[in-house]
Amino acid sequence: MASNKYEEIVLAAVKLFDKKGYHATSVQDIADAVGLQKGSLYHYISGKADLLLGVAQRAITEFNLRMERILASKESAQSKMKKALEMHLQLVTHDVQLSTVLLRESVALGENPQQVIQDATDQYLDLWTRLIEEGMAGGEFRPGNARMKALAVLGACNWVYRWYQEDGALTSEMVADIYADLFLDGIANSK
Amino acid sequence: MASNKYEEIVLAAVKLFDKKGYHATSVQDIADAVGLQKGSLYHYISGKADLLLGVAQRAITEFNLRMERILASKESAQSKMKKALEMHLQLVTHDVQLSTVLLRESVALGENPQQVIQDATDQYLDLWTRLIEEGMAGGEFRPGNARMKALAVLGACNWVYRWYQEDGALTSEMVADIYADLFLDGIANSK
Amino acid sequence: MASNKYEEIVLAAVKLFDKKGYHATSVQDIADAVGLQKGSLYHYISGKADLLLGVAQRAITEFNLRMERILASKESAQSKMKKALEMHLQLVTHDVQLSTVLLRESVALGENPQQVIQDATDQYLDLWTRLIEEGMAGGEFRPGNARMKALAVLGACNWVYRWYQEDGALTSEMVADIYADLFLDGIANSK
Amino acid sequence: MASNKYEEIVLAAVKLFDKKGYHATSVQDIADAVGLQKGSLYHYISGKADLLLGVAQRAITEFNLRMERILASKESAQSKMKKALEMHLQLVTHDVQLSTVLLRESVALGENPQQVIQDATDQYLDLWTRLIEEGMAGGEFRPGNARMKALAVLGACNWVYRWYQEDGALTSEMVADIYADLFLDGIANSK
DNA sequence: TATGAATGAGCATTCATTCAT
DNA sequence: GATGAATGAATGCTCATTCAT
Repeated sequence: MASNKYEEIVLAAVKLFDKKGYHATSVQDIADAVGLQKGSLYHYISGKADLLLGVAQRAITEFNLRMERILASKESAQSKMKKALEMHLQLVTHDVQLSTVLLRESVALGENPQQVIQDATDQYLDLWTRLIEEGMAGGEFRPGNARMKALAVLGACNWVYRWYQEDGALTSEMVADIYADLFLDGIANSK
Repeated sequence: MASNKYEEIVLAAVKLFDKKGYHATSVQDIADAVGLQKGSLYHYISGKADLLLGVAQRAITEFNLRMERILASKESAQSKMKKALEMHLQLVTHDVQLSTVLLRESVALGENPQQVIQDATDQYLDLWTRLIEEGMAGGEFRPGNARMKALAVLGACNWVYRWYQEDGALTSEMVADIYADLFLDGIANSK
Repeated sequence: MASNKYEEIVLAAVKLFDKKGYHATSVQDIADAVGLQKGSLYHYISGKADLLLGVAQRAITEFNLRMERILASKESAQSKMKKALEMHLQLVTHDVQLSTVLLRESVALGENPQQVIQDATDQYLDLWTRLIEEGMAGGEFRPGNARMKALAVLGACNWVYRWYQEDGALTSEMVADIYADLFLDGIANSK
Repeated sequence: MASNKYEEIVLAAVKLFDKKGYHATSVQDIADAVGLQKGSLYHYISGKADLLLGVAQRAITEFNLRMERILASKESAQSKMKKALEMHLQLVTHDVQLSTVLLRESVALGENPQQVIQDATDQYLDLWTRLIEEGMAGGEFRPGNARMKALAVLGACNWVYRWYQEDGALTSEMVADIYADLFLDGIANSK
């Protein structure tokens, strides 16, 4: 099992990557944050890039896991959609730092490692698409391009890391409520 | 005024920043791309960061300008919303590279320059919020938190740079149509 | 505390600064001189300028320390003057390189660091002025502008770094004897 | 005859070299100061180093010229000594900037050009040595090492550029008086 | 004369990584 | 495990100088 020290390092890295960005964060910074020498860090990590990759992977995996659970449940599509929004926004807002790193810094990884993240992300998009497709198939949702609607929803949700304040007045549930209302019923007053 | 060479440099920079990211792009890379020596670049730019700042500013300014024009027009809120979506998505998809740089790399700027971009971005959000508020006031839109609905719409639209393929089958108009439908009337089959 | 390597670097820097001047000496030169890579130097120094500052400070501090000791002694003003001349010239001639750097390169430091050196130098001038003032007060020295006489003496002594040959026939004692004779009794044959 | 523009350039260079030091002064700085483009400067000068060399040469030549005139005059050695001190100090204080450059920046020249200055300087020292030797031969001055006494006097006088304030209360005549008194009769109260 | 674009070598500094102890 | 010295490549940037126009 991963040692405590490793967890400490990952945590420190996430915090720093969030605040300063991946590139602006030096290995020295991370070492300072955990009270180790730069060289000692390499007993736990194999490199700065791998640290980022690990961080990103750990984040996206959680998203996929939870989404699969929601999809597997026996509820209405509308209900699943609300749950999925709540889940996604909860993860995003619960660890804005982690989300920031995941959503912003993936370019920093070379092409190959980035693909790993991309694949997991694509899988996540698939799950959302399936949710919407099922809703359409069941008549709960209006027909249309499910994939693109999923992209719109995910885009809106991912953007949250840009403005959400962990210590602000808004909880993730409140955001989820508003977003669910918006995405399910639209802005317009259809009367 | 702006010389051809400067434009060439900015273009090359945008392309490179998009592909490799701001940090992974060296001044040397840019110089190579325009066929100049590294040092010669500094006749045109005052530094790598300023290049990014300039690029970002030029992009966000265009968004604000167009949004103001739409807001000033005499049309229904629904119509304005559609126009705004078209405009935004057209800009984003027309120069995905530029958008990528704007939306992804602003952290790379120091705090002060970043603020400049942030301010312009905030102003843009204000314009969208106003559009929605006016729709609510006029009874065209259902009441609610206009600012957060604006954030959702913008998030969805900005995310497009992540998946849009300039040479793909989808035009920005098609995306705008689908997004307008989604945001105005929602996913659900309200029947 | 100070490691051997650091001393080695300082020594090499002094030698190079003396020979080629501060600006004409590159960090590479210093690295070559101590057999390290350029980058490795930064384990020991925090920058080229600080190296110079450190060198200068170390030099001027020694001057002040010794001068204070002489002033504190219970001897005639004439005797103190001779001792001070011997001391100053011994330091200057013993490490002409160090003196050269101190006396020639302080402009190279920015304004603030330069001030540190200037302050220490001013203090040294004060000590000399006091020596002469005490001589005047005691009737040993003819009355006059003590500060300016101190400036003349110091100017003459500092100039020595310009012509003194460490491997020449002249010892610092010989120079001190001649200078003491000159400054105490003058050139003129007062009969 | 040297054009006005050239004089302007030299003047600007001296001023800048004095204030910021030779190395810290860029050709751009000089160009800015005279309102020309960097490239245009090279119609008048052949390089930055030559500019310094010219400046230095022009300065030292004046010293030599005046000293020869004094030596040729028919006066007592004491009187010549006073006149020489007045002359030297007047030149030094009249254009402290020029003196600073001459006395501080000669290292900046490569070895060969520096030699030119060194030769002129050596010649100047010879003239002073001759003055003192003649005083000794005539019995006006106490016997001793004339060259070293000249070095002491010159050192004291040259040092003046380090502390003299062009806009201060002290005139060069006042300094010359005090220095003449000091060098001729010494500090000590010979009773 | 004057310009200003272009050069190309040079510079101080940073940094992820390695490795002997 | 931990250290910290050492690496060496890379980076952004400066600058004196050249030269076609």
